[in-house]
Amino acid sequence: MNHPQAIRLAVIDTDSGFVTVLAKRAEAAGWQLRQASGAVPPQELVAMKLNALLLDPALLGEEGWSYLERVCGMLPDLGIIVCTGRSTVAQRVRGLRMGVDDWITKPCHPEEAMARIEAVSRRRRRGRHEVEAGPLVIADLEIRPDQFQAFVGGDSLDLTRREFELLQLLAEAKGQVLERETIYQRVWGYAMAHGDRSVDVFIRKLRQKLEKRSPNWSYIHTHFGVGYRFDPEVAPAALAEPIRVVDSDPVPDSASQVVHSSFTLG
Amino acid sequence: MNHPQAIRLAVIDTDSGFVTVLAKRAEAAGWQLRQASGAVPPQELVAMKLNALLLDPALLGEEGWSYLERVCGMLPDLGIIVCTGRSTVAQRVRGLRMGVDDWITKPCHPEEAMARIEAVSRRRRRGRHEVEAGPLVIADLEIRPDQFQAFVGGDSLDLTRREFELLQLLAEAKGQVLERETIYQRVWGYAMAHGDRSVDVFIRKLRQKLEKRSPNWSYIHTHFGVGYRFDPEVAPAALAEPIRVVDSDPVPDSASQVVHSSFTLG
DNA sequence: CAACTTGTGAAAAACCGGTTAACGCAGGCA
DNA sequence: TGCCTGCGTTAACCGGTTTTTCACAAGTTG
Repeated sequence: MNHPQAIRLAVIDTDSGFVTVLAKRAEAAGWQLRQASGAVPPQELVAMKLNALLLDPALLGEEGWSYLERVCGMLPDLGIIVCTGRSTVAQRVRGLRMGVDDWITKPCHPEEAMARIEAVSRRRRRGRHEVEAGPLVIADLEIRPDQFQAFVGGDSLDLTRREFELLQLLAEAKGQVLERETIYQRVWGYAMAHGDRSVDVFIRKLRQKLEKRSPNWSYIHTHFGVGYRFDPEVAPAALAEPIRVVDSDPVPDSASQVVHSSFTLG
Repeated sequence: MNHPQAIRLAVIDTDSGFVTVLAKRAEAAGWQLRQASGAVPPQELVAMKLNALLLDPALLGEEGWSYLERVCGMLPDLGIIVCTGRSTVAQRVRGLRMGVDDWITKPCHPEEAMARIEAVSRRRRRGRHEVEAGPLVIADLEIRPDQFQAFVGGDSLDLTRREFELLQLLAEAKGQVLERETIYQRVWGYAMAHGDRSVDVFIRKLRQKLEKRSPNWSYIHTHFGVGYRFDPEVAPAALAEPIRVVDSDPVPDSASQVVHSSFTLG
């Protein structure tokens, strides 16, 4: 699927050839399409929750201009594209000034019509709230892009911006090993200079803050000579106790096994 | 002045005849016009605070497409109109999909070019606060879009237009951290130039006026390296009293501790 | 074991935000 | 017309935070 987002489009036209071809392409692109062959009351257009309206005012005769005016006035947020036959500059200017977003002349290539409808819809969407990705929850961790912050059980990790972006990048590529160059490129935005250790330093800071709020989990793994991989795993703890255990119970192998599982439980 | 609103337009073209005529009409309409005859770095375009850009990529040769791509990417909120000679459907579709808002073929009537530039700019403006919702009441604060003003207990905060729009934007995104760039883009309407501190200055003015009418509440929170978040919280006050507390209890260390916790509680 | 990688801690440099003040531009008023 | 005022922009400074850099320790590979 290569359509960025589905568009809800209404077409008011009686040129069946053009409409049929357009409908086919629109369907292929995953758009929602409504068709009509005469003036649709603005109220109904509102109810359709459209992104864009393509119409040929010619088929409305005298009513054409007044209908356009009404629609433009009542749906200031709807993308309106006029697609009609021969027209004068004055007519086009009048329409565009009135609120029409684009004016295409027939015959026109359906692909261009599609592209123009897209352009109008895109422009209309702008300035509206960007659809920030929703929170990402993995293991104990909650990554919230809307807060530029990560939490464990409601407690903030107090990540700086870079730390957050690094964590987000790693988490989104969960399970995948990312090379330093790639990481640097994506987080810092430009190529990494040879010998730069910034990534390493930030990984360390991240590990520190993750460990502080969420022991019992090991999130970031090092791949020697390559880079890092994000993949939450349990039982990072342990490792500090073996000494005591070995002290009291000299049996090396089985002992460490037992210790390991007991840690996992406690 | 009888034009709905002045448009800040840049024209990149070497067709002196066309440009001259357009310039004349633009001036008559009260538009701000900048001209160039070659690729202008996107950074400079940002600094121009444009509403729309009209250009003929033909004069950039091979660079044309990559330049268009760069501009579209860096100034997603700028209206971009391509005005060039013969072109194929494929080229137009490519341009429109890339982010161009309208594609006009030369020769074209300057009046139509004007109308299309207007249409694109208008569309850009739209979608911003379209849903002029009713009054918004949060904590002590009442934000009234119909008055372009905010009140606390009936008293006006005496906000200027920009201050009001900034406050409204923040309040509507309550709880969410907004980046400076986003804020600037939505309130000012164009891309923020690197190093611009306007947002900070206005945040300060807002805080001042909010504090004046509504102490005991802290509304705007700073997120270092990111931006600001609107989220009314109690207990910002205090800070004026320590003297009294110290007066009655000379013990420095413990006293400050007590004071601190009492502040925290409100 | 030698060469190279990565972890670590701390100092230096760069960056950021709060704050203030000056500037320029417009509209209002005399 | 010319002054005055309010508003938005820009620059500068300062204290604080973050990021980068560096040197060395620790770990890994062949």
